[in-house]
Amino acid sequence: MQLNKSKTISIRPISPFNFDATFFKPDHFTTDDHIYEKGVRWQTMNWEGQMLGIKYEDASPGIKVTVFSIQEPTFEFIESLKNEIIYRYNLNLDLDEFYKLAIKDKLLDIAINELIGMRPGHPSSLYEYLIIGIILQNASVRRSIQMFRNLLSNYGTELEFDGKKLLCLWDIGRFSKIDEQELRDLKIGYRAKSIIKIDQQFSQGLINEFELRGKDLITQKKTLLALYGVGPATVWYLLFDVFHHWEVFEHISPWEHKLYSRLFFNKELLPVEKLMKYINKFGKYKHLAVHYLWEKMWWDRHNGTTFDWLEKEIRI
DNA sequence: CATCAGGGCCCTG
DNA sequence: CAGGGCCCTGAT
Repeated sequence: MQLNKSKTISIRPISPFNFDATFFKPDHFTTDDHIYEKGVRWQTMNWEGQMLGIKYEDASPGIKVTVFSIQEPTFEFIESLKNEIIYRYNLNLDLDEFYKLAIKDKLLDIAINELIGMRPGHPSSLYEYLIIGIILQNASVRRSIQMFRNLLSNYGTELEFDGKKLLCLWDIGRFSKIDEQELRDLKIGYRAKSIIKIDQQFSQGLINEFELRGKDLITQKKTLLALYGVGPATVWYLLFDVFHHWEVFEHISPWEHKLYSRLFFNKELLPVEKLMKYINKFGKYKHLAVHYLWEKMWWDRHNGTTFDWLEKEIRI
């Protein structure tokens, strides 16, 4: 599908702002729906039922956003899209208070110096993130990539914009008439059931992302856990990446356990309580603090530093 | 070749 | 609340 219309908007995030560390997270594994180069990200987006191509460009101190579409977008459409982009990438997040707290910790201070102005955030809607969360479960990174690719190439739509061809996520309800076996044939395994059920719950309107954003943490958590296929590990990701709770840090999965031990104390495996004690120092910003340490590790790897203990764990 | 665990979760007893 | 089963894949 050719996206011939384009409109440019500009966004000025709160300073300091780091374009690359905000628009590219080296540990995010999704493929075929975006391309990143230094200072530029091309990303597809299914917004209000329209399939869009978005090009983000570093235009320091701001961001140039070009929206590619089939139909000429209305003013209201562009406004809501702009607000959504600001929300998803946390462009209005004021990091000052966090930085003041973090400077007391040597490790975190180093990470912040390297990534200053980086926002947490994620390009996906709640619906899309749930699909991602489910294919992460009980699988290595390589296998998760394969599952995502298979889904996107079978059910996504190819969009051509700005000389790039990328796949865009399907509409909610896509799996209403698809039986489980068809998904299983894409090597999704038992996760097929969860994907179909969640798709169904969304299309029946049983869950609404925008309503849920306005609820309190407890309600959000309860609502998410009630979705079929969502448990403590997935909800932990969702509350941070999609609902932007910087303070929630209750769950450490086995592989993260190993990596945090290395990352915080350069030890092979420490008791979870010891790791939690370190993390708890950062109070209402504890997950954000971990995000900075975590992303620093991935950026260092991206830039050529080799951590053998990391390579052993990721197996891409 | 077989066996096993992996960036969990649901269901059963 | 513990533990079995689940899909597939690469490691051993």
